[in-house]
Amino acid sequence: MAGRADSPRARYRAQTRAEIKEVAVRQLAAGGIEGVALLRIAKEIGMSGPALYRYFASRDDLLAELVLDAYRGAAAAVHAVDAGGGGRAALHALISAYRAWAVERPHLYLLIQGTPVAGFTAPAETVREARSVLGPFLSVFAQGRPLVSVDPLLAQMRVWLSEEPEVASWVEQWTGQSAAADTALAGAVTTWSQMHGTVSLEITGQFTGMGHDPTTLLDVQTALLADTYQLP
Amino acid sequence: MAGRADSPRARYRAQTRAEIKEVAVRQLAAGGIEGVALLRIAKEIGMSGPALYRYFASRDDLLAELVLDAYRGAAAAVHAVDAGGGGRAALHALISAYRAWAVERPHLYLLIQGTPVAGFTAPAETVREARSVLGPFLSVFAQGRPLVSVDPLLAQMRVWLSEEPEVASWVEQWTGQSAAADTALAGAVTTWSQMHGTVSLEITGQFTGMGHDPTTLLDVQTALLADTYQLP
DNA sequence: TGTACATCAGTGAACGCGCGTTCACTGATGTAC
DNA sequence: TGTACATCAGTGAACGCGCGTTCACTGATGTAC
Repeated sequence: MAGRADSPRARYRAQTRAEIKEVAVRQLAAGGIEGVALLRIAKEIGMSGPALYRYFASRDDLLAELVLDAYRGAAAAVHAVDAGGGGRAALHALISAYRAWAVERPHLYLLIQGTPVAGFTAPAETVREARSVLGPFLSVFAQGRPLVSVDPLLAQMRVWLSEEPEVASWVEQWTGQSAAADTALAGAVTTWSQMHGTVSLEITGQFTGMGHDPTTLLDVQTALLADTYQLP
Repeated sequence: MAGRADSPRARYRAQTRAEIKEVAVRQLAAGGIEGVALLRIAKEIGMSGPALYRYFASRDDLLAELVLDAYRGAAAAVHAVDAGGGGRAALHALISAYRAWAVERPHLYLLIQGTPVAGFTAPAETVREARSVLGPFLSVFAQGRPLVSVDPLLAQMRVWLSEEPEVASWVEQWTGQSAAADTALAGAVTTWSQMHGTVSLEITGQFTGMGHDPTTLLDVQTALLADTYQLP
């Protein structure tokens, strides 16, 4: 590779890589994953096909990077929320930010949360990024006092926490030591599942012609989640 | 086509069609939608490629029929539930049946509820089939008395019902005239969204390594839904 | 500052692949009188 | 019951397409002395 990390050549290289990914994302938006084709990317950029192999080892390599970028984007969107106040308002803000990120780039959302691509295994790093999205939700639910109906879920969370110290320490980072890790985890997972349900149905167009604003459904669910965990 | 609807030729024809679809579904399970290839189907059946065009006008035609079959299957699974008693037990039975159908054939679930295929528009009939899945849920929630938090959603459902008489009459079929159509609709849509969230995360493997049984999450959500709508 | 070499970006030709679909055809199965 | 014709199922060859990837190469840009 280039000698210096900041040499003109390295800069140009980074720029070209970015341009390739940009075009790839555009193709993803237009034709789904199968619509991402190296030869067409090259043509659009004004290069010959094989030139791309200077920047990505293979098509799968390029896709893997798009996946990682998407996870990072989603995490950044959620982390950018000012949830300092905590409680119901914070939960609402976090959920809204998540939905907004997804609705504005549905192709990226479907890339990471939609139908898995056959024969394509995500790199290990994505697992950590995927988890990262849920972090801020842990803080919010750490303040919760869940209704008894949630008990079975809490029990499972405790098992999980005891079996996976890595998860436990991740939760602790977001909740602080004294807080109830099981409650935080249960709330975050439940929220994730509900957000995903509503957002993905909206994005795949299954609510069209159903005459209801998906935001209303999400807001009602948010309120009920806050009630269930008795958030301040 | 064949002269008599029940002639030997017609019977053989139906059988071959079924075999083609069977193989297509197997390919769908193995390699996703892009893994369904007419030439490979033909080879597996022992026919030449062009022979398939006696049975399906095109690949898209075949896919459209798989989609329709999948919707019908999901609807049948839900309709097969004995929900006569109504109430919480019925809700739980319906949700469990939905999940069971999906988990047993994830490729079919993703075919109808996953990432939409680019350039492929589902036939109009599928909309009716998709709606049909929710029917039994309408009956259950018609008995509900939702908490005030649900009010915004109820308001939207009333708008929808007033604007789309076809929807209104469909709801009426499942709830009877006197029942609260808005409550029934709100409950069914919310349930759908939550089921889809949990089931699709489970099916796409996003719960693996999270050490919690997806059934527990779904059961807890079911209980909370029942509470929210104060089901008997 | 100038020269010799190494590294890099990019090209053009070519590879093999599997795909959906069309076409003219052959032979078997049904139907009408 | 037998004959003449229509309908159907299926074949083999061929079409054009776009794809990912490899290879030997040229020329430009950097680096070392």
